[in-house]
Amino acid sequence: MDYIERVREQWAERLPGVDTSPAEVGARVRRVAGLLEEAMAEDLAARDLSRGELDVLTALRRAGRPLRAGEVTTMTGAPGASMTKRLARLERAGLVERTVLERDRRGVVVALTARGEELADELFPRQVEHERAAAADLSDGERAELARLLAVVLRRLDPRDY
Amino acid sequence: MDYIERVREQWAERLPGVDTSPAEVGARVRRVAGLLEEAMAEDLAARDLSRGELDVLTALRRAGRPLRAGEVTTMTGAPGASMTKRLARLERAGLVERTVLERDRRGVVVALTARGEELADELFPRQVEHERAAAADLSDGERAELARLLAVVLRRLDPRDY
DNA sequence: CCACGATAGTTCACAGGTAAAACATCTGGG
DNA sequence: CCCAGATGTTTTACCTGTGAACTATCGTGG
Repeated sequence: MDYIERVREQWAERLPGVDTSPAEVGARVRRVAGLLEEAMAEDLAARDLSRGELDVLTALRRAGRPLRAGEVTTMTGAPGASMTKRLARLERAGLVERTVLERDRRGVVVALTARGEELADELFPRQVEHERAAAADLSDGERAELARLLAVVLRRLDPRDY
Repeated sequence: MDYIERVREQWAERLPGVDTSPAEVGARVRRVAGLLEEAMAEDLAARDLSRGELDVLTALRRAGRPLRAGEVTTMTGAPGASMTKRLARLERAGLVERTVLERDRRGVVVALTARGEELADELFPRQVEHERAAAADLSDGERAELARLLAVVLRRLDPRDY
């Protein structure tokens, strides 16, 4: 009897006509994600980084080359206005560098500094470790099945795949 | 080949030493939750409500009685400062009423207004519907298995159950 | 009966996110 | 060659969320 089941019981009393069974999956997914993000963010706080900022560093790191600002925006899915703020902060922190393109001076190229790359390489594995720990009580087969089922749900929610 | 697999491939090139398989579950859970929350929030925006504010309304609704401000804070898990803001906004919108307790004038009782209750009864089923739609491509058995596996992960992340 | 610690909520000051407008620069058709 | 529309990023203005400090009130041991 966990939190979600208790909430469902309360609803059953108040609105018996509503089938709340979808929450068994939906509410749990949201809660698991929330706790995971919280743990990951706490870890980053020690390095004075937010999740959004790490997303920028890791996008650059796994691309393996400097990216146009717009490419980073696309890869992270964040709105452009957010990107400007994150890049400004990361630049101040000495983790990325922004250079205006010569051939098209609207364009901005974002590159990791040596410190930025180091930090990404240090923090990314720690983030994965949080995800590993979360699934620690599952067998290998269960983990694979969970991943498969989530992929089905994901495809439904975001048909363009992405 | 979905988004998560593509990201894992990129990492395999850059940091071959890191086992990114935990992301098959971790990153998908976070992405599914993000898309779900987004869809739910979009729905609420039409009624000029945020998810946090609906959390307050639904907590009151399923309790079935007025609650102390602190009880709402506990039930929703939000920090106290957030609660004050949400209650202030909901009060302005005529959806809840705050009354100072007579016997302990530090205390505040929060009650749904008629409009607040109506709105909760209208919006909560719509929120569940989003969760139902997300799992629409799963068989009943798969849904149950997904719920079970998530419950295991949840217990690991939040041993106090909550 | 009254300080003093505990408790309930609110206020403050500031982070981070975002839509929309603004700005700067480019490009292609006339 | 020039300018109207397209493009890439930043600025603006605002909103929500939050830790920490603060305020008001209560309860209790001396």
